[in-house]
Amino acid sequence: MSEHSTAAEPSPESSSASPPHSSADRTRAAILAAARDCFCETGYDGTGLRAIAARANANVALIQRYYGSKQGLFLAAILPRLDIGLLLDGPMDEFGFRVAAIMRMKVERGFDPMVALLRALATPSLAPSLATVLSRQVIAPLAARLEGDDPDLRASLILAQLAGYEMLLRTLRLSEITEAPATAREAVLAVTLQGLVDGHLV
Amino acid sequence: MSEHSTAAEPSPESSSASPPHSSADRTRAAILAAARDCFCETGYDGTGLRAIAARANANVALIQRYYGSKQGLFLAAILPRLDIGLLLDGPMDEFGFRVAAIMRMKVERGFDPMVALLRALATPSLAPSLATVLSRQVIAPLAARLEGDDPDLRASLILAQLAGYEMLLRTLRLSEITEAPATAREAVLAVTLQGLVDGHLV
DNA sequence: CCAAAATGTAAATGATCGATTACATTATTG
DNA sequence: CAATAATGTAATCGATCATTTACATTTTGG
Repeated sequence: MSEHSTAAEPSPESSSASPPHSSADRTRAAILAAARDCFCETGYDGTGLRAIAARANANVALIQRYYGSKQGLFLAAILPRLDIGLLLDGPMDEFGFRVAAIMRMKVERGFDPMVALLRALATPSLAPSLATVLSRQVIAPLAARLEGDDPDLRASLILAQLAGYEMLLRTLRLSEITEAPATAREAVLAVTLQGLVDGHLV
Repeated sequence: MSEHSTAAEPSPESSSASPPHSSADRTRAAILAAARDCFCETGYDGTGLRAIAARANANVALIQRYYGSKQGLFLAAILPRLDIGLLLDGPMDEFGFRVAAIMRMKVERGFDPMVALLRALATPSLAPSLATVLSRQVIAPLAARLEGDDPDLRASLILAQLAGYEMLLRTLRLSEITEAPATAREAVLAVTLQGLVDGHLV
């Protein structure tokens, strides 16, 4: 088992489908899963390494050893599982409804890396790393599918709408959103996003 | 000077136009102004009472005495100066452009309570108080000006768009937004907001 | 089987934060 | 001018946090 030297290493992260073998791989996976859930539920600043370690039945020092820092853990837990393709897979004139439906499923089926990422956008200490990641992994591929003027700008505002929506829905729990019928909620969100996709400016 | 007893009191907050008289009134105003600026620049969690006290040339204990707690200071610094009327003053078919223009002016002329509020939406500990305030002071009056279905929902999404926009612009400093020409930035934002105002659903 | 590496654990470190306490200074007033 | 309240200051408390250190346990390989 010469997977890594004495110091922490990025590690090949045993390829997707194979179950974790060594004990270390198992705790690494447990930490990663616990981190994803915690960051989703309580945000980046609101989540302590102790809480993650407790949920993963691991020790705080192991997190440091395996992922170097809290920020390293966040990036490792979120980035590789960001599936932007799910949003773009299909005709773009149905983008709004597709995304609104996906957001609903995320809520029903437990938390998701995308939700964790949207919540983390408000954390200044993560801003530098998140900005480049968002540009490359979210905004660029989305903008590439947009026709018309200012595709980058419109893609950014789509992200802004989703981030603000998550914030008001999950952090603030604004009654005007939480108590609205799910169909209306999805419809309004879908139409707004679709407007940015279609981009009928001026 | 029997304005307040030994304990902290809400205090009549010397009516709007009159300059502060006593030394206490002056430091109270300095603390309030420093708090508003700090909360705008670094958000609620990112701002320490020590930083506010330093900018106001005051002492940390005075903040506690005058405003009871950090949360009390935030609410006292932001809520009384929230001027939602500025957004609603005028025909609603120009709402989008009006708000986009206002957001630009806020940036040019220094920070504003509305910006501080939008940034604070991401802070869980403030959620309960902010949710009721937003419902009553922002969403309700805005929804009252909206015709068509689901006015509360559409007003909430307008707020979500603004909050996400501020987050991506100021916290994340997303290059796709910061480096876009101001005219394009305002146009896209304005059209999106206007779409929610007009509410051409389905 | 036994050294040596890998993995896991507990405790402490240093920093920051909101809040409090005890005390000093200034202003007010009888 | 005292006496008293209002205002300001410094030091501290208690809690939390990420991170590190030193040590114990388990697993691996020769």
